[in-house]
This record gives sequence, structure tokens and C-alpha cells, in this order.
Amino acid sequence: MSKEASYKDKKVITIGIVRELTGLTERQIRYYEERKLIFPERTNGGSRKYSFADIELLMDIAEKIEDGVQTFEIRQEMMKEKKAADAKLRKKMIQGQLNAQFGMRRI
Amino acid sequence: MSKEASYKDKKVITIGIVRELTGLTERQIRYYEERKLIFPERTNGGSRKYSFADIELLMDIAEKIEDGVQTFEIRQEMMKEKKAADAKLRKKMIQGQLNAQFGMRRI
DNA sequence: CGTGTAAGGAATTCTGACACG
DNA sequence: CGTGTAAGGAATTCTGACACG
Repeated sequence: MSKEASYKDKKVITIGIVRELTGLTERQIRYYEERKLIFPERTNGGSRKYSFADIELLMDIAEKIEDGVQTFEIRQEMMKEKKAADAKLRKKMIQGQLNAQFGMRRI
Repeated sequence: MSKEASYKDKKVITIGIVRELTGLTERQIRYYEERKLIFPERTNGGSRKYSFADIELLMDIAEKIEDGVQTFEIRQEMMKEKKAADAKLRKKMIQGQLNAQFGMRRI
């Protein structure tokens, strides 16, 4: 875990390729960004750049939309998930701190 | 091993991004292709698409060229490495065949 | 040999807007 | 609300060639 996420999370894919990979239209992809569901980076020239993780997320989003879920609902779900993940991470980091301070002591 | 090479080997990165990631010029990137050191795919429109593996390979190539190695020498090295890798793979597959036929038998 | 560059064209992407519903 | 589309412009990419050495 946490190994080589570098490929999955690096934003290097332009929208045309994302279109091919997801089957979505550029209109849809840009709209989901407008609705704060996806956050591509930009090149100097202003072109959007996506990661593989973004592509997977887009496919999840598309599936939910087909099921009639609205974008704001999807955003709410994502915020909840994010909060849960953050809490988990905080817990882990505190644990790491404790281990660093006391974990190695043999006495 | 052989798990999630999907991200690393998928050709989805356009040449402008490769330029940013490698620090090479487009001219250099295209030239190394001309010299058969790298093999991008193409979009329908004809634009080159590279993988993360290609990017790493390009950086290796660039390093060798800086060291004065010529492209045809680099190609020869790569061919040798490929042959070795192929031989290894063949051996593995034959072993797999044998295991499939006899490996599971308990009698 | 490896790389820079100017040239002209084609493919790509961007934004804001109108449309439907 | 989510998506299609035409519009005009800007950024991207392509190829073949000349140049240097």
C-alpha cells in the first residue's frame, strides 16, 4: 500500500484520451468538473490533465448518473467518503507519532 | 509482479507532457523514435501517445546519450536485454505448462 | 550523429452561449 | 439538470527539410 501510486495519481492525460478511455464526451467530462466532482490540473497552455485515478472516478460518476443520481448527491457522497478517509489517516498518523516516540524503546 | 502494470504500460501521454516530464525537446523524443529506441502509439488524429514506462526509458536513453553512447549502440543493448528477457519468459512459460500438466497430480 | 529551427497544415482543446426540458 | 452543438480562437502536434558539424 502507498507504493507506486505515482503512476495512478499523476495528472498527465489529456481530455481526448480520457474521452477514449471512458467513453464519455468532453462536454460531460468538463461538466463534472464544473460540478466539483473531478479536479484536473492544467498545462501552461491551459489544457486539462487527468490521472488514471480520475479516469476511474469518472467512470464511477457516469455509472451513478445513469442510475439517476444527481451531481450534487454524488458530491455529497464523495465528501463523506473523504471525511472518513481523513479521519482514518489522522488516526494512523497519531499512531505513527506514538510509535516513533515510544515504540522503539526496549526498556 | 505482473500486477498493475496496466498504469505503467498504457500509452496515454501526449508528447507535450512527456517533454515536461523528461526535460527533453520534442525533437529529441521524435528522433529516438526514428532510431527505433521508443515506440509510441498514435491517436486517430495521428498524435503520439507514450506510457510511463516510455518516459522512464527516455530518461535512460538521454542519460546514455549524454555519456556519449550512440543511438545504434543503445538499440543493440536494448535488443540484448530483450532477448534475455524473452528467454526467461519462455522458460517460465514452459515451466507453467509442465506444472499445469503434472504439477497438480497428487498420485 | 544528434539537435535546432522555421514552415504550413491538421488535430486538439478552450470558453461562453444557446437549446432542450 | 445534464448534455448537444456551432463559434472563434489559441495551444498542440505533425511532417519534411535545411543547417551545423
